[in-house]
Amino acid sequence: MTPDIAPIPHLDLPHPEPGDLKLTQVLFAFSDPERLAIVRQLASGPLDMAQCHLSDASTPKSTKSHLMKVLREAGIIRNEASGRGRRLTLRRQDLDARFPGLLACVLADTPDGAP
Amino acid sequence: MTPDIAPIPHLDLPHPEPGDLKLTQVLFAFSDPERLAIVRQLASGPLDMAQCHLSDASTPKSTKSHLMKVLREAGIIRNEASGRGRRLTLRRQDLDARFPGLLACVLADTPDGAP
DNA sequence: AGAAAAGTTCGAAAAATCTCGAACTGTCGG
DNA sequence: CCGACAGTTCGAGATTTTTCGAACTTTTCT
Repeated sequence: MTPDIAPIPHLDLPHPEPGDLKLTQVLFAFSDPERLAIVRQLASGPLDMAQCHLSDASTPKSTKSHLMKVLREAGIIRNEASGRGRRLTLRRQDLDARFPGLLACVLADTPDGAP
Repeated sequence: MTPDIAPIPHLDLPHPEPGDLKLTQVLFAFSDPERLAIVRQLASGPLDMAQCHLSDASTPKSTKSHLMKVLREAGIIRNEASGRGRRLTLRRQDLDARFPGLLACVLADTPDGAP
């Protein structure tokens, strides 16, 4: 017999509404070097997850997925299905609208201790 | 007999140099609502620690001290002995010099979800 | 001097995060 | 259809933060 409940595809993950972003949550998400590096990569434009590299290439997928989850739940990135993979997009407008200047000055800082 | 080692006064705590502030560490320190509230109070000017209130007035001193420690070690506030207490100062210039605009947009956000 | 006020530090317990493997769901190529 | 890809989710263990009391130091008041 046909199952009475849908398989619940686990694609299209939840994203917070633009107005619901919380400053402390966003700051926390930015406060990790690995996540900040991801944000910097996305600053140049959307990227397929597979093209988005971590500092350590041998990091398990589940860990990478978790980093993305923190960024997504904070409202910093959008994560949507795209073909067999996922497309990551920086939510620049939503961030700028809610916290003007924040993204700019976070991106402005030099990744390491450069001159 | 006189002790041969000095008592090592535990006043004048260590503060990072202006140039040594780390973005991720600063963001992390800002990412807690209680610490952010402290920063907002200090935005109006230096305050004696005793006049700097937490959301819950019954919080133990040691907890309050720890919150200040995180802010101090990130380079966000200065904590110096003053009389029998401690004077807290927002390191506005050092922050602005190292991360232009960051403090401004963090302070600009409304504490709660205000209109 | 003695006691109270104001904080810091230390250590331990509690809570939140992170990491990673295993299992699972979809998509694409043969 | 079947197997390789690409990622998410779950749970357990490891690591990091937070919380709080107790002990201690310095300053001020009487």
